[in-house]
Amino acid sequence: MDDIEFANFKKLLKDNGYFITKPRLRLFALLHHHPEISIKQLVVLADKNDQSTVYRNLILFEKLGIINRLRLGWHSKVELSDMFQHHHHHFTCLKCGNVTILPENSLLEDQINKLAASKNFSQTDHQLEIRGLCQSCSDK
Amino acid sequence: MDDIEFANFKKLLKDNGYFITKPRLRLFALLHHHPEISIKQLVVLADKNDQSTVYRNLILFEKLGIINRLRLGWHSKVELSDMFQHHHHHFTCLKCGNVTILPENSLLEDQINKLAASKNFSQTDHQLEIRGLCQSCSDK
DNA sequence: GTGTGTGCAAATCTTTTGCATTTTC
DNA sequence: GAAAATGCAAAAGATTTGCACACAC
Repeated sequence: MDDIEFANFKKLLKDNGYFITKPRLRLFALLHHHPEISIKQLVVLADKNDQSTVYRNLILFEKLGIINRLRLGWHSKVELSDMFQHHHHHFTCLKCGNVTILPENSLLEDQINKLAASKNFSQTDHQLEIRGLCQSCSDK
Repeated sequence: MDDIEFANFKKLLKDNGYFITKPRLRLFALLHHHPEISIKQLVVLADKNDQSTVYRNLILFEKLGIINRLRLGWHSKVELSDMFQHHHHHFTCLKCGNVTILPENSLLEDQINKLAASKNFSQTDHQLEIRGLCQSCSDK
């Protein structure tokens, strides 16, 4: 486990006046181990956490900018935000359901920024999902 | 109401062996009138349609490529697909909650296509949501 | 010690399913 | 007339809430 990120996480809670608790640490650890994960899976895996605690802390984490909620394929998922991992986008294969993290592309980011700026929107974040068939599924 | 689109819609159902029914026409009309709409709202507005009929037809419409499911802000929504409106992306204001349709940007589309191609993915569609503050909310 | 956070149980909200009846072709 | 679609009611799943107790500060 990455100690620096853990320290950042704890600091973030503390600085905002929230307690550092076991359920919060467990939840963060799960998010850290899974590039993207459904809430259901989080509830199952965090079986020492009550489900309402999971939900309440996901709301808190989102408010603090620790996580993003995503809609990938059919279901919604969560992942750690850019604060804790490199900014990236996702590709979802409609056949096998696998989610792939796409390489960074600064030209793409530039265009997204321009698009927001052209309407005088101040952007806080964005999400892109590309869907289709992955190479091995389209070969079949 | 746009008769050509209605005709296309009917043809699509017919060509795929599905019946043209009142609930399906009502649902399509609602989608046509609302640029993006939540399922809950669809259920409320289509009050002559049973909710299970709404859900079943949304599944069908998605299968036929008539609609896309989106995640905008907090809740998931649906909108007519590119088959029935210009391809576009969305901006969600985190303060007032308004969703704005962004102008088309071919350089952006090019980069998205390149990104998918670079991993040998065959793309069927993509969704981009930019979030932040709209002009009037950030002026306050 | 104080106030926040958790766990539990129950309530609520959303989505899905089974089946008899109606509608479309 | 046959097959598909609908409406209803009930089931299943997901999320939220209230409250007493436990834990972090």
